[in-house]
Amino acid sequence: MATRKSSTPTPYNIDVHSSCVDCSVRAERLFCNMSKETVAVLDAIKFTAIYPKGSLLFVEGEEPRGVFILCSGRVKLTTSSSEGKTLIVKVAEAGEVLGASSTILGKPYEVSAETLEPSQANFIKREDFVKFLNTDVEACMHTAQQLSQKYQSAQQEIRSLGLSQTTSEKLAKLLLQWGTAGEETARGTRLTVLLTHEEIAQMIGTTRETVTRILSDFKKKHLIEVKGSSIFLMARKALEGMVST
Amino acid sequence: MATRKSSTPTPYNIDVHSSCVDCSVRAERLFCNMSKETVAVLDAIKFTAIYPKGSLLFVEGEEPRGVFILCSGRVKLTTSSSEGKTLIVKVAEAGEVLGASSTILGKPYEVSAETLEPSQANFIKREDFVKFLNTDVEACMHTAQQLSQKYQSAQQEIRSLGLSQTTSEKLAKLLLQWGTAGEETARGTRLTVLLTHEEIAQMIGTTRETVTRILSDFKKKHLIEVKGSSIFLMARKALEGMVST
DNA sequence: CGGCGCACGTGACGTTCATCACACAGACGT
DNA sequence: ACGTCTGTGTGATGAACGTCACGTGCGCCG
Repeated sequence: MATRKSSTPTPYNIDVHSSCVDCSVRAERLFCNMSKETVAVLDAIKFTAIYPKGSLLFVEGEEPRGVFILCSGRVKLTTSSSEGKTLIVKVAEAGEVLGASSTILGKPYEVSAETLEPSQANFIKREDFVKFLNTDVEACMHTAQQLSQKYQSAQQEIRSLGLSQTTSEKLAKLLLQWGTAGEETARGTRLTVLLTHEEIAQMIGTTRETVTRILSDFKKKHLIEVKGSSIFLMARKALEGMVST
Repeated sequence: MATRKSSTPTPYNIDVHSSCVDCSVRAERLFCNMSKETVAVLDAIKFTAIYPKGSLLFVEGEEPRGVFILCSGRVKLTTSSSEGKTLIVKVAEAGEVLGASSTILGKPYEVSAETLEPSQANFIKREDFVKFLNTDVEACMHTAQQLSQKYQSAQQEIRSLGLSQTTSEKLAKLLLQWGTAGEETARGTRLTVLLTHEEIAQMIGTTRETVTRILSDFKKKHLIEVKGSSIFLMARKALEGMVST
């Protein structure tokens, strides 16, 4: 997935960036794209680590230990009810900072973070992070930008959950959202889904069965086609017609 | 409501703070509670104004003009679907900064902001605000805190919308939430509701009729009692039992 | 005072989904 | 080859809730 050619082979076959200053993808990353001096400070206080799939970076309700800067891989952010129902709030991509709001406010993590694939992340202790922000405007500004993005995507999620009429609509919306990152082919936009129906259900607040049924329905209507773990969006227009906005 | 004794009477009968440095409630406000020097800069770039009830500070989709610091009053933040369905995302209280995420990112406002009562707000132009943050760590840090709070409350909203099983549960949750700000009386916690059933429905993503019905149901079960625009929570325990967490 | 507008109350009806139950397919280890 | 586990497909059933329809009380204003 997000794997790159690596000069230092690892158990998980992903490229390890041990130094932030020398990081080859730093410029592409909204948060990490800072001046050399600032990044050097970051380098000094961070602890880098590789996590296998299924690792829990932090858990909802836990006192904030610090932030994680996701270097590579993908992490799902979830929240659960006491009845055991789980909602996937967001899937974080490389470059995002996780746990910042809790760390800044000193309040418990409000979501759990679990790696969906082998991932590298830089951990910064709460104390160090707060000090870092307080002494470096650039870092603080970039954090504010990160938080703004997180807030906006949360807002999106609220819209989706609160304003959608039907479950089909939410699913269509999700497929289209994924579609923006997919590749175009002759039979339509192709996207690789590495989530189970169960997890998709948790993303749109419904049940596994309903997801299966709606996907079957979409197939029947020739809106999509499923080949293994790939989904082809064959009639993007029709799908777009299902979503209110 | 949030009215105070005023030395300078205004059309809306609220206390006007024209200077931030001399503001009597500054220390209570998370954002405004900054050093005198920083606040002085703020004073220099802000435009203060009083808005009557129903004023639109900004509208969803609009290019970000800047931020509003709410000095007094309450503002509802809403988002709407193209079908005209509206969702009240949050009711902002005095002290909150509105429109910060959009202003920082330069992306359109993602919600609309409308005053629920006569309110005072300080407006800061985008350009000035961004420059302010970039030159003053303290301001930047306080903004990061504001954003963190906004993010956490958005997260709460997501939980409520996505994990609640029934509509009764959401309504009970809302009442309890309001209850924390209500006053204790012999017949239970009293809270004054200035929202219509329609607006309550928009807060929990349901219809006006359903809100009416559920409230009737609660009354029938002696969980609450309604007197004019006051609601008494008579059986808080029972209500708490309805919410999953 | 009478009419209008707005918020609230309530009944009937149909759709959508969650729930339960079970069947089937592929992956994987022994 | 066999059991086991996890993911997927599908049917039956009922409860919750949106929708439509209409009625009632109350404040406001000509």
